[in-house]
Amino acid sequence: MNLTVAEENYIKSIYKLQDGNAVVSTNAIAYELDTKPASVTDMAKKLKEKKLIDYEKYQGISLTPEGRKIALQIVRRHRLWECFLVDKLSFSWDEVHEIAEELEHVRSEKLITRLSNFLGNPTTDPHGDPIPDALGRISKSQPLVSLDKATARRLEVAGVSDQSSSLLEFLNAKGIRLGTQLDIIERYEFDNSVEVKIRNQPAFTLSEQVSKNIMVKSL
Amino acid sequence: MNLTVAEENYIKSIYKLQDGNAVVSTNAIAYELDTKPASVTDMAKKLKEKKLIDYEKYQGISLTPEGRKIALQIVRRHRLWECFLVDKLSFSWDEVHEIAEELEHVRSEKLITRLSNFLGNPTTDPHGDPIPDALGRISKSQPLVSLDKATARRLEVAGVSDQSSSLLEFLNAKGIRLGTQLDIIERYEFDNSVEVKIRNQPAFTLSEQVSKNIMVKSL
DNA sequence: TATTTTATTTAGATTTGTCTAAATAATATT
DNA sequence: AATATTATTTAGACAAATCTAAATAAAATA
Ligand SMILES: [Mn+2]
Ligand SMILES: [Mn+2]
Ligand SMILES: [Mn+2]
Ligand SMILES: [Mn+2]
Repeated sequence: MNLTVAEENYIKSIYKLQDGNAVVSTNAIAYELDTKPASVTDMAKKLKEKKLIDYEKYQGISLTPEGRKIALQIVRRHRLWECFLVDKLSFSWDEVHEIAEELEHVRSEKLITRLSNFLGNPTTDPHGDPIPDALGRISKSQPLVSLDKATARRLEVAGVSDQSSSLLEFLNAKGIRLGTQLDIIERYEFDNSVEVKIRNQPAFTLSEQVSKNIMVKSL
Repeated sequence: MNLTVAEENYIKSIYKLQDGNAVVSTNAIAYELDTKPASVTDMAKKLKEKKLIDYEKYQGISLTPEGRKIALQIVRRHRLWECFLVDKLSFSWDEVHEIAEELEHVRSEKLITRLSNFLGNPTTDPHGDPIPDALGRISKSQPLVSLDKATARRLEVAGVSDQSSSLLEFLNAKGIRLGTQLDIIERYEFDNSVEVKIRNQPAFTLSEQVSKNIMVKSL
């Protein structure tokens, strides 16, 4: 199966949007890929032809098992490169997504196997997302909760659900990164903001928009 | 100047073929890129439009200073990635060219600066070719001679002029790599073959075709 | 249910990169 | 110099990926 970069990007987007086994809409894909719905329809026909998606007019799109397999390979490459950039080239977590977006399309089984090895076969990327193994298996960790819904008092940051540079830069500035331990000081009902504290530092407040995108596990 | 992958590959080929300031022929580029002369003519018009090459119908092609600058950046990226693959991921020198051929198109100044740093700012790639620095400057080492023309008795392998996997695999099998020291035992006029010896190993014979592609310096 | 709004698809173009076949120019050979 | 050969360009076509504008289907609302 020899896919173009465009086809790979579509497959990856569909995988990302298709939470569980739901069907994905034309518009959602267009928005995700910053393209037009008409283009998505065109591509849908091609990917159906290649048996990577199930698609019937007006019925939405979902990956076939083969399509999912390919999606997992792309995600694996993307996340391994992100690890490389952060761990080996000292990039910060808000800088790596765009570059990995290109590196992920270099297809060489051997390259990825060796890269993974070189990195010590990591199982999560710099944003806390799991890295599929060579067979596409994802180790499911304990399910994470977003900070705005967490109940425990002491939490550890385990991921971010929005990976835009702007959020990551903001978290950088506040000293929040993967593994950071947070104590909940107070929750304000009025705007759903939350006051938190990092060990030995003054407390500060996070808006609902931010806390919604911080995934935590209790300690 | 935002170039497509295809445009970058043309620029790089022209740079490679344009030894010194000679003009490059349509056919030579087509052969190098495994495409058709008609396609080269088409692309020549586009690259001329972008002021990256000088081109007049039937008069051959040459890079403008701007084109050369870009070519050197691509060559830099290509060779740095080759170093990465060999030094960090333990690829052998005959496996890296194809992968680097793709990696070279990931454009990020910061990525390349950091990669170079991570590798210790190497100045030659795994095939002995010089790596341009960030400003496109190539450190010119002592000029190399091909093994079939060398005069000294003791030589050191400093490069290969043909980087096909088949040659490199052959050299691997014979125990010849960069830095290998060779003693010339005998040259046979009949077929221009040459008998050589690596320290502590039985002598063996190299055909003219092979010795032409091994670049050496005398010790 | 009829109507309005939203989502999706189709029709028709455009850009990029490629090709084959035919035409033309340049070069080499008699 | 005439002819043959080789190199290069042009003409016309095609596939991939995109777009806009218009048509149609589905969903939401009145
Ligand atoms: Mn990412
Ligand atoms: Mn991508
Ligand atoms: Mn190479
Ligand atoms: Mn390339």
